[in-house]
Amino acid sequence: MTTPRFKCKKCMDRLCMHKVPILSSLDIEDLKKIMGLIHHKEYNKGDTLVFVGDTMDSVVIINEGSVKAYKNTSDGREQILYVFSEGDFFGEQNLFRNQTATYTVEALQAVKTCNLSRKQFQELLYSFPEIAVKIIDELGNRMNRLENALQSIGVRNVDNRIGSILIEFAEKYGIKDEEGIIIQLPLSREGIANYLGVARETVSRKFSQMENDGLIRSLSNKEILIPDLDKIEAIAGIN
Amino acid sequence: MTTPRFKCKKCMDRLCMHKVPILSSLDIEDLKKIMGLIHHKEYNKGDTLVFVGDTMDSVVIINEGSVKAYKNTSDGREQILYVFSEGDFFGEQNLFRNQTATYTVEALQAVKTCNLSRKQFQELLYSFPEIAVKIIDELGNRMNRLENALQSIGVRNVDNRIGSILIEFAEKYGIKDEEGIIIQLPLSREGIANYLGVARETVSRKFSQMENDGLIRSLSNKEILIPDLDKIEAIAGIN
DNA sequence: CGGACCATTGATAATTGTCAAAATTCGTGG
DNA sequence: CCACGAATTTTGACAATTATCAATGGTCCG
Repeated sequence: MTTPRFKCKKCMDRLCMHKVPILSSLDIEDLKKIMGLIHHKEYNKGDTLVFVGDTMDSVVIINEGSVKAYKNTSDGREQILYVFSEGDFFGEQNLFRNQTATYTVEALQAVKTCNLSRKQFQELLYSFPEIAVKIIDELGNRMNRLENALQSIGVRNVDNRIGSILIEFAEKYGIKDEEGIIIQLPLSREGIANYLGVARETVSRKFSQMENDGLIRSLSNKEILIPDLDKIEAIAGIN
Repeated sequence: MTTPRFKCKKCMDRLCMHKVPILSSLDIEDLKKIMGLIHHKEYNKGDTLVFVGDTMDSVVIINEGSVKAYKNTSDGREQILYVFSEGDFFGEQNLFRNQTATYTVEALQAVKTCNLSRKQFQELLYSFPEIAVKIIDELGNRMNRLENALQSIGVRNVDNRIGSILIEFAEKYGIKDEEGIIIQLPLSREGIANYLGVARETVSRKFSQMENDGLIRSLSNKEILIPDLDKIEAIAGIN
């Protein structure tokens, strides 16, 4: 709960909304109207935002931090389906359709969210139809990613998959540097393993091997440097 | 090309539309209006309806037969993403969003389709907003299935997955019989393998083993009998 | 600095993939 | 309706990859 006291409530709201792609088509006036509707929440690393089976009555937009959305098997194995970060949203399925949460959502870091209740969300869609278009587009992206992930886990070898996840993270979290691209990994080794459908130790081994080959450089547990993304793309397989 | 000559064109259209869940909320009068818009096509087993990367300008609804939607890796491995059959549709992504086909679609049997052009589809959505709701619902189902499939391939063992696909097919294609449930498999062994992300031979071995254990009975290559679905569910894992 | 947590490495086992051959099934045409 | 050839499936033997178990090493944070 480290709310930065020096930021006024209004600034936070503005900030929040500007980060959200689905609201990005609206102008300042429209944003002001929505401002009041948004309800903020904060979570600590490890907190669970939503449990599988929960009845959800709001759409959650990530304002700060990132979360993992996953399913567990009865014997405790975890499959991560999505990593949501700033600007991403979830819970819309439970408003459009009459179903409870199909995955658990857990904070990977300190997280701040913007929440819109079912009613508010519906009013928003009604007032600003262009938002619906953005949502459909984002759901399409998500479906494409799931389809690619399914192919990845289904028929591609572990090296391919590791390469793919590095590219995915480089695009989403990478910062260009004179030495290459620095990635702040949102997931631990175990998290990466659970995202790729392999064992923790396998990820360690592959990373070690890639470091030996000069493909990556481990700066810390949660930070790696990619000197040459082309080489990673070669490993991922053009597809 | 075995069009049943004894059925008039009108009957075929009616038949088509009645099979399509997304149109099922419309009454006869409304259906009649749509009738004229639909364009029919026929394909033989093995024909490709859509290639990855194709520009699609219509939504395709399966009227008869079934198809597989899949992605290929550069080394020729195939991952089946969906099996679409009577009443299912595809291609909507390419109308809602500006993208080309993300998967190849191939006929598993003789197939008849009902096609709606982009413009016709948009008019339909405009005239009958309840169709949009059905589509959103179906896309939600599809997303749920993809999420489950990802979990399946990611963390569940092959026996679990075989069990799951048998249940899936039993629900979709199963016919109750005094001896149990008879399933007309839409996919060959190789198809099942490419759906589950395992090798052809592995599917054969697991089926043989299950037959030895009395869990299934192979009636022919494309037809199996499940005497007791509960036992299959036990293998699939309750989840 | 200490302790908890996370990551790495090694040794081994288990599962599944691969290759090859045999058996079965299917569809076609006689 | 049967027979033939093609296609598919099954089975076996073996190899490869990855999971598992166990121990060590490293990192982060109060």
